[in-house]
Amino acid sequence: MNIQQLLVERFTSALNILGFTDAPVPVAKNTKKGFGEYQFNGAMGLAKKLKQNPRDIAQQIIDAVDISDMASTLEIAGPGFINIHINNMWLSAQLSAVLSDKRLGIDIVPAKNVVVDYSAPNLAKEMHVGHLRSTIIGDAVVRCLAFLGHNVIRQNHMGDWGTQFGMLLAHLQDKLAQDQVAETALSDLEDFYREAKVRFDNEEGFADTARQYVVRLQGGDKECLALWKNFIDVSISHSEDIYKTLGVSLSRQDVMGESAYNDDLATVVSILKEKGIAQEDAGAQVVFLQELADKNGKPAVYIVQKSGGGYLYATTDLAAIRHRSSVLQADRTLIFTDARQALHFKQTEMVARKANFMQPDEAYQHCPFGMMLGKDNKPFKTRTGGTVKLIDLLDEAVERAEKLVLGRKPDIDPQQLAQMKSTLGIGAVKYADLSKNRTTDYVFDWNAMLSFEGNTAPYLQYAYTRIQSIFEKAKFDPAAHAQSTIEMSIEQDAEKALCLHLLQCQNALELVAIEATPHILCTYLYELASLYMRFYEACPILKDDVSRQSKHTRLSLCVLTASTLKLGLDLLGIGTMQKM
RNA sequence: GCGUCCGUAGCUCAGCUGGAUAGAGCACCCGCCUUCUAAGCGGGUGGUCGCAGGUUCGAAUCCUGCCGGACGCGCCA
Repeated sequence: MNIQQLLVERFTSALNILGFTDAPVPVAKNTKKGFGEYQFNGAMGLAKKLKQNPRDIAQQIIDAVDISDMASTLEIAGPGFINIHINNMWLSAQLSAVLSDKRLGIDIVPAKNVVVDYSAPNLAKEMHVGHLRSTIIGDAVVRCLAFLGHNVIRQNHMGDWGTQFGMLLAHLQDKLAQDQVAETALSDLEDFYREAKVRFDNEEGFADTARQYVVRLQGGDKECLALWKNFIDVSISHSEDIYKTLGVSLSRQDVMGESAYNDDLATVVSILKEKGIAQEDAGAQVVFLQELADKNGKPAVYIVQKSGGGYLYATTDLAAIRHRSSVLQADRTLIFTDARQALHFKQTEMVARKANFMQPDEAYQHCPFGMMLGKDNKPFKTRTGGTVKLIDLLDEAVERAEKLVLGRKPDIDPQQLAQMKSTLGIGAVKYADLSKNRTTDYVFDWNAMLSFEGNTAPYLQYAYTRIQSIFEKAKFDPAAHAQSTIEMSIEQDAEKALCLHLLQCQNALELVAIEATPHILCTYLYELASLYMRFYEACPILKDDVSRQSKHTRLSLCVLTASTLKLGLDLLGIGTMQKM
């Protein structure tokens, strides 16, 4: 159910009747009060082309369009805008139809295989704030795509391979030799990494041992692989704890780390050489990209194999493309990494297409995001300038939420508090991030996200609980309500605005799916909650003097608002509660 | 030097395929709780959309050039 799409169809037919077959059909939401809910803006362009009066053209279109069921009035305004006033009866009918639909009137789209590469922590270390955006933005997009009916394949491209593991394995081996259990030794990965690094830099002979481990690991030495597996398992568990706290849908079966592509790297390079795409330069295997040449014609350089024979992330990403295209049958791949890697992915796609590593019509979409900044507009760090561990950030969010709740409700039931503080705290952190356009850097501000005012998770959660409270007071049964034969009747402005917005959810979700931008869903939900608050103030529901029909309509609006808020927050990976 | 992204109210941000008088929130000022949760609602103050050109009926949006910022650019990911 996409109102805008319906209007486009109606106006397309009208234009066809008039013989304007190739004309664009610009239908837009109206922003100005009094001009109706939508507008058709195609008359001016047509008039220009045909050298006629735009208002005359607009009148012809109005005469031709078959829209009397949807629109109560069409009017020409200004230079030739056609303002569309949506019919209250039509809205009432749509509300009835959607009320009993589990999908809230949101259609399933033709399914595609969409590979989504997100989160991708480095397993040598603990997850830090730099992983937050990729993890939650990717997860929100994944959920939206899946809800729309796509076959989503999550791929957690974890950093589980590389020279640093030599050092870590050598250190782990020593710890195990001292009778330590891996889980204990690795309980704080950050400390473990630091210890290993200190030994690597200072301890006689340790660096050599570390290098031997790298060679053994890459050579497939069984003992060494077992040790590596041990390390990886523990580290993945750390990530899983974070995912659980964050409410992120990634699981172990989505892990497809860099190591998984190890066996294909040599093949990738040899194919590139065979096809004449890669060549040797200064001992390394490189691809010269003339398309990205500078002014002097000097091509961009893309290295696929180091002069020492080692492989790089470029090689791994190419192998990943091969796997996703052939094994996973991807129609589309989305990759969520920070914006600094934009050039890398642009080049990777170019090389992959030259080598036919993916189907020509396969989409490869790097979805970049900006950095998290502190209130001082500098990269978000601890007071001492260190990297902020993600777990510490989340713990702080929950603590701050707890303080806020206790400040307002000192006598709250402990069990309710336990649930509320994490739903509020984690929700606030996630929403603050998701609600901003992902492409730019954003300022992380505890007070803004937890202020419970404005475009924040708590505001949406509060709107939801307000509705629940009405249901509780009315001893409301949604199933019985959906069966009711009472006619729906949208009358008040606040009812109309809310109803219309409720029917625009699909539109928002489709945009999120195309652009991979969850902030569009956030904006939609914030406006929904706002419209509900206004409706709530203007339209009493359970009061004595409310007519049967009005009460029924308003309760229906409450039901659909609650379901839509719940659905939207679910898709963002944010929880709701019955009371707050 | 070249490239990518960005520049909208004091602050944080929206603004979709070009459309009417550029929108929210915070902050500040003024109202609204005997009535469904005031964690709310209404109203007000506040903008040469970085600057200058161009495209056209019409530009925050598209093009070009400057200015300012962030980030990239051959063996890290």
